[in-house]
Order: sequence, then C-alpha cells, then structure tokens
Amino acid sequence: MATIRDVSKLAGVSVATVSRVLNRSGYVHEETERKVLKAIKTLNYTPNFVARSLSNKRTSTIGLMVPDITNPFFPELARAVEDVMQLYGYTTILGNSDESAQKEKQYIAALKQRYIDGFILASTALTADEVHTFDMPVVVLDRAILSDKVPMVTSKNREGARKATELLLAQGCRKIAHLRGPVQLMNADERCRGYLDVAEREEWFHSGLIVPGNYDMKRATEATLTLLKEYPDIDGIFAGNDTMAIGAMRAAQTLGISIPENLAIIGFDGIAMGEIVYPELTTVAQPIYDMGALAARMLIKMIERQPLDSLYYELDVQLIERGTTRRV
Amino acid sequence: MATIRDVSKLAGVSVATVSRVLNRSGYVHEETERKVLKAIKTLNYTPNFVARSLSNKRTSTIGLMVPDITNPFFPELARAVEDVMQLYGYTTILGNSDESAQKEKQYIAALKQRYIDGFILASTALTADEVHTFDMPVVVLDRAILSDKVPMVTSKNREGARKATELLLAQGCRKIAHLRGPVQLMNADERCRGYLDVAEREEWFHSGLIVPGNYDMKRATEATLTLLKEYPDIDGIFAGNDTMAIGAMRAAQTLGISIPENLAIIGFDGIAMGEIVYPELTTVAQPIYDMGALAARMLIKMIERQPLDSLYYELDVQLIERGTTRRV
DNA sequence: CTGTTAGCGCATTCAT
DNA sequence: ATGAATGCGCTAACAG
Repeated sequence: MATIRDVSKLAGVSVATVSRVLNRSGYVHEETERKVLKAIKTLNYTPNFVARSLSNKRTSTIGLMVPDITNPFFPELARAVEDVMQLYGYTTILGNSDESAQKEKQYIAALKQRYIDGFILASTALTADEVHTFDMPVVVLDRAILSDKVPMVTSKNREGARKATELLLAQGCRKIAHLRGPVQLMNADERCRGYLDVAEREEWFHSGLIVPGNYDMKRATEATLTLLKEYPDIDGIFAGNDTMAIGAMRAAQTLGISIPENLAIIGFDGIAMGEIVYPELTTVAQPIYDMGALAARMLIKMIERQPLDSLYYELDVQLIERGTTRRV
Repeated sequence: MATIRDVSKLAGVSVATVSRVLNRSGYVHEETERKVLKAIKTLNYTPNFVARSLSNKRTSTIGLMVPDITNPFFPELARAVEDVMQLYGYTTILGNSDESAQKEKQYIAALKQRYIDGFILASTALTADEVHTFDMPVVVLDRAILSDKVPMVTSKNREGARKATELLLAQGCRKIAHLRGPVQLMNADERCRGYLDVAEREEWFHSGLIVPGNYDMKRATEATLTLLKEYPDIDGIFAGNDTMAIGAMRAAQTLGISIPENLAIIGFDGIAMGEIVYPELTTVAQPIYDMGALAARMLIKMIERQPLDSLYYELDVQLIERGTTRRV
C-alpha cells in the first residue's frame, strides 16, 4: 500500500501539498496538482482512512441501532440507511439491541472508541439525557425521546390509527378491539391514542377492548384467542403493527372465524408479509424506506455541520385496503 | 477522553507500561499493574481504537456482504454474524451488493482503506482470484467460489433438493416441475441437480419442467402461471427457495388450483414467511442462524491466526412437512 | 502557492 | 520490570 509520502516523493512535492489536493483544501498550482494526481494514479494510491481518522477524529462511518434486524420492519429501514450512507461515502455499522438499554450503551461505548461519526437509533430504551451524553450527532428513527433537541423522524401514527379505526367503523364493525404495542413505546402509544380518538366515542367501547400484544405475532395470537373468547361479538381488530395483525388472523383462522366476513382486521407498517398472507392484509403503510433515507440524510448533514431544515419530521402514512377488510 | 498518557502520568509510570497492562504483553510488576488499573478506573479510561489500529493495522471490525438485507433469507444470517462478532468484541459493517460485482469491489476497496480485519461474503459475483487479491481473511457463506483455499460454509443443497423431490413423488405426484434459482449461483445449481437426481429417472420428466424464477417471488408467479398453462397436469413443484415457492402458491391460487390437493409445493430455506402463508409451506430448512454463526467463528479464528478445523462446512438441512404437501 | 513540523493515541523496539 | 524513543499515515498550523 502506497502512502502519502510515496506520492509526494514521486510527484516531487511535500506531503502537505498532496494532502491539499486530496482534500481540496488550500491553494495548489494547477500544474502541481496534475503532477500529484498523476503520481496518485501511477502508484494506485488510496488514502488510509485510519490515519486520517486519527487526526480528524472522523471516520465516515455511522452506527445504526435496531432492536432486531430479524424483525421484518427493520431490513427495509436498514437498507435505506445503508443506501444513502453508501452514496455519500459513509459506511454503516449494524447493531441489534434487543431493546435492552444496557446493550445499547455497550454498543455506543464500543463505537465511540472507534470514532464513529454519528448514530441512527431505531431502537431506544435511552433517555434524552443519556443521548445527550453521547456528545455526537444522533437521529432517532421511528421512536421518540423526550427532548426537543434530538432530531427525529417518524410517521403519522395517530392519524393512521384513526383512519384505520374509522375504516373499520365505516365497514360496519360494531365492536372493534385494539392490539397494542409495548407501553412506553411512543409509536405504540400514538397508535393506541388514534384508536381511542375514534373508538372512545362509540357506545360499545370499553377499555377491555385494548389488549397488549407486544408487537409480537405469537403474543398477538394468544391475546386474540382470549379476547375473542371473552367478547365473541368483536367484529373488527386494529392491530398496532402488521405482525400482530397476522397473529390475529391466525387466531381467527383457528377459531374458524372467517375474514373479513365475520372479522375485519387492519395492521400497521406495510411490511411485505402483509401481501403474502391470505387474505392480504389491510394496513396503514409507513413509508419505511423514505423514513430511513431521510434519517440518513439528516445525520449526514449534522455530521457535516450543515443546518437542518427541521428537527422533526412526521411522514405521511397510507391506508391500503386489501382483503382483510374489503367487503364487496 | 482520557489518553494513555493521562493514565501513565496518574499512575506514575510510562505509557509503555500502561500499554503492557492493557494488552497483557510483557512483564509488569504486580504492584505497578494495580496502580495502573486504578488510574484507568479513576480516569474512566478506554483505549482509542483508531490510534491502536493505526499501529496495529487491525480494527476489530469485519465486513458482511449480502445481496440485499431486504431479502428475507439474510436478516437471520446477519443477526447470527452480528451476535457472535459482538460476543468477541468485533463490530460488523453491513453492505448490500445487489449481486453486482462492481458494487462488491467498491465495497471491499472502501473497507480495505479502513483496515477491516476480514470479510464474510454471503454474496459473490467474484472469482476466486479476485478474492485472493483481497489479501485478507474471507469466508464465503451460502455461496461457492471455485477455490479450495477460501473457507466456505453452505448446507446440503443437493441432498435437500433430492429429499424434497422424493417427498413429492411419495405423495403421489406424477409430474413435478422445478423453479430454479439464478444460473451460476452454486446453491441454485445444486438444488437443481438434486431435483434432477430423482426426476430424471421418471418417465414423465423432460427439461421443459425446469423454469427459471431467479429466487424472486414475482418472477416465480409468472413462471408458474405459464408453466401450468403449458402443462396443466403438473401436480408438484419444487422451488429453489421459499420465496419462489410462495410465488408459485399465489399463481396456483389465482388459477383456482387447490393446494395441496391438486398441486403440492415445496420450498427451500425455511424462512419465517413459510409459516405465515396458508397453507403453511413445506420446505427444506437450512440452519440459517448456525450457518452465520459458524462463518463468523471461522472468520475470527482466521483473523486471530488460529488454525481452522476444516475449510469447508456443509451443514445438514431438514425437510419440514407442512400444509403445502401433507395430504391426510 | 508550498514545505516543515508537530501532533493524533497507541504499540513496540531497544536500552537499562 | 520499566522507560525513552520511534513509527503508524495523515492533517493542520505555521512559516516562508
């Protein structure tokens, strides 16, 4: 591997000059630049990022923390982040937190030692204060943190939930349950709130219709089973995410309840699996890829000290009607 | 951030000594060690990996290249790799290649500049020679490369395919088609070969029963549609992967062909989606997580210059019978 | 416009 | 057993 010194010798200039043309910093005579460029080419020189990082304290690499890449919502997010990072010459390190604050902290510590430039947190058990102590660009994705200083991108969770519940109502449902996600998870709370916005004013509503499903398919199946046993007249379910919606579908199927005739179901997220189940899942689709890409662009701006247009983005969701609701 | 120098001052020793206790290299008096350790603790010192890497030429980070993390087979693989890397103090950089040799090369170049310690390639359009020029530990995962020098972990593709086809036969199928994966992809070739092993000796067999589906759901749906139109008497399909199998299911469903009564289908991989479709997909399951974990362990051994027990691992697959074949 | 030089933080001879 | 000095490859003053 050629070093900057080799280049400088071959070109007959100093390393400083080479560094200048490399980084387009400071003045350098056109002809000298040509010589340097030529030397670089003949030596097939490529700068050593580690050395550069040591003096820079920047690595052009960022960390992406997800709860679990195996969870079908996150691969697309990760793909988006990676795509734009790649585009801008950054490299992305993936971390699975399993929603554990301790694991997250460990990760962050490990990456700080490596002079990571910034973080995208699609998983956070952390408080705003903890995030501030990172002392490093961070954008929170699909989650929220109680802070108006940390940039965030989410989608219109509450509005989407509202629309979903309204659709259920419009389709004639007379008792709509809600499978909710983990408490204290902002998006789960918002979706629940959206459900409440419309359900609460209905006479059939009572709080027993809201049951926890932990964004988990199995848990959702069990929850739905007991729910339907207790309230057999439930004819609509709004699930906090698609995974739980699919869990609910399975429960209904084992009980011999036909979808959507006797039970309509709507999920949230718009993951690919929704189009694979039968009937296909009606869902409130988030612009997953866009969310990831936007977060990535924001982070890069922060790293490169460019101003952010906004600290908070809430992207539009789209209600996609498919087989679990459409009644001809 | 405290540096090694701060520690040495506080402990009243030289930086060399601190480095020695940090790396357990060379002798150091027990008492001095205690002093150093104490200083480290009170300063909350943590070594700077970048500086270390500059002199070491090692970063404790590896690269994982997949075709597309969005493809449901890879998240679990990535999770496995990340888990064991994390366990051993390594960090993993994720790259999506989209099966493009150029993108792979770019990636590899970018990571070499960063002194990456090694690579796991779960995607390769590269030749053995190209891989050798990396001059860095590499293990190839779920793919093959024509070389007996590059460590590899795969599963028993051919045997699995054979078993699948035999099961179809045993269930009374009298004309079995094969949706094959991309040509020149070793695992696709092997699976096709396994199919041939048993199909070829049947009288109904002819090469028109093998159609390309590119490991892609949509392509598989289309391929199945035309296939069933041309040969309406096909009553069994062995798909080279689960994604294509699901594509085939959709095709059958739109044609009103009932599964498994009139058409039995078997996939390959054992991804989670297979349990979500209805009927649930019979498949040849690979030990995806184990494959990823094994590859990771192998890579670490190579990086740390420990001997490898074997350069080639071919893990067992498991035929899981579910709804798309079981006929009571 | 260009060269010299001092870090960046750590590992590692080479002495002692 | 420990310290001083040098190098890893590059950036960024500073001087010219």
